[in-house]
Amino acid sequence: MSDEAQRLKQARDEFVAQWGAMGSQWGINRTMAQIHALLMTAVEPIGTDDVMAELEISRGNAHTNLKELVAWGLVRVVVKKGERREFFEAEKDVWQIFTIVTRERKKREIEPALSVLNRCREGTRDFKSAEGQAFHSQMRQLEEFVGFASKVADRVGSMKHGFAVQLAAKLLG
Amino acid sequence: MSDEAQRLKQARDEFVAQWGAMGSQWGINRTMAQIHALLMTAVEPIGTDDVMAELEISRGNAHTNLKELVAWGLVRVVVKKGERREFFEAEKDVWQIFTIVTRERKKREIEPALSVLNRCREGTRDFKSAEGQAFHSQMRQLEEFVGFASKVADRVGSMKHGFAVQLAAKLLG
DNA sequence: CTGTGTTTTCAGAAGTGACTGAAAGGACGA
DNA sequence: TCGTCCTTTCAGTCACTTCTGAAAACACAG
Repeated sequence: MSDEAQRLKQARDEFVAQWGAMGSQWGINRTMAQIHALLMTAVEPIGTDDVMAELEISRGNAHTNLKELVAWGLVRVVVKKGERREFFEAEKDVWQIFTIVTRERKKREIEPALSVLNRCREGTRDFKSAEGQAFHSQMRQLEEFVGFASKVADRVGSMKHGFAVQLAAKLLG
Repeated sequence: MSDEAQRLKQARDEFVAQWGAMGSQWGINRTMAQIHALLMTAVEPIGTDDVMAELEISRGNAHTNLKELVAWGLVRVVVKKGERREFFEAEKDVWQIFTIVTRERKKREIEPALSVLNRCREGTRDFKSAEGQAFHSQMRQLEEFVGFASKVADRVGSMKHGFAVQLAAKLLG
């Protein structure tokens, strides 16, 4: 193996390892993040056994996390002609990845928060005591803000890449 | 205790419990989120023992998480005249909370990612093979994007509330 | 229908991070 | 100085999540 190929393997391994570590710091399963890193830097679709070998994990684990990535929409199943088994391929476009992650995080983080806040606000709507009103007001403010964040996430997540860049330029200019 | 006071306690308990659950879904320690919820809905500063009693947790646990909240900047230590022990008070302004959380999450999520990507990109800069160049290019794209996110976080986090609202109106309008 | 290659499931094992309880440390008044 | 009150630390325990390995289910060719 050439020197460059070795160094590439090394760099890729580091990326996979570090991206995995990062994943845990976000709320994401470490193995899932590693598989994602592996697929993002793969030139062509790879199979379950390759993932198992590369990361030294069990079949069950590889399977579960590959399917989870597919559920997120970050990875596609690819079937090859004349092959019985499934291959997997990651979305590589960074803006696409971002919109997918935004959508998923909104679903997992923002929406549950909103519903909690809404319930707490509604349940204290008619309170008369100073404490009760303070609580109600705090819930209202939080709900307004989170609702606003939700709208922003929708809007940004459905932008075309080009438009987002334009907007960003204005924001940062 | 009046009916309203009971219902307020109930609503508050629900908020604390649910906000805690939410916290875990974000990368945040559940207890820390619960304490934060408790303090956000407190009318006046409260002490370690109140937190322990309210959440039924140990002194050590209460202590650690209160200090962590102080380290984040979400909670302030308050000393009362003639009192030996410390009391705690949460920042209640929603925009302030948002900018603090943005800053912390940037530090914990975005910056480490940037440094990994930077290292992986630099290490493969001069690669000649198609695979090597593809890897390098993928790292470059990821790094550009994450770097961009970092700048946006800075910019938004340092905006005054009023300005942010204006910008948002434009974005959502 | 049977044999072979592949995916899916899941009970128990392993690993991780959070929590407790107790002891040590520090500050202050007497 | 001592006693009291409160804070801080940390080793060990506990709860939860993830992972493994093996079995079951499935799909298809012959």
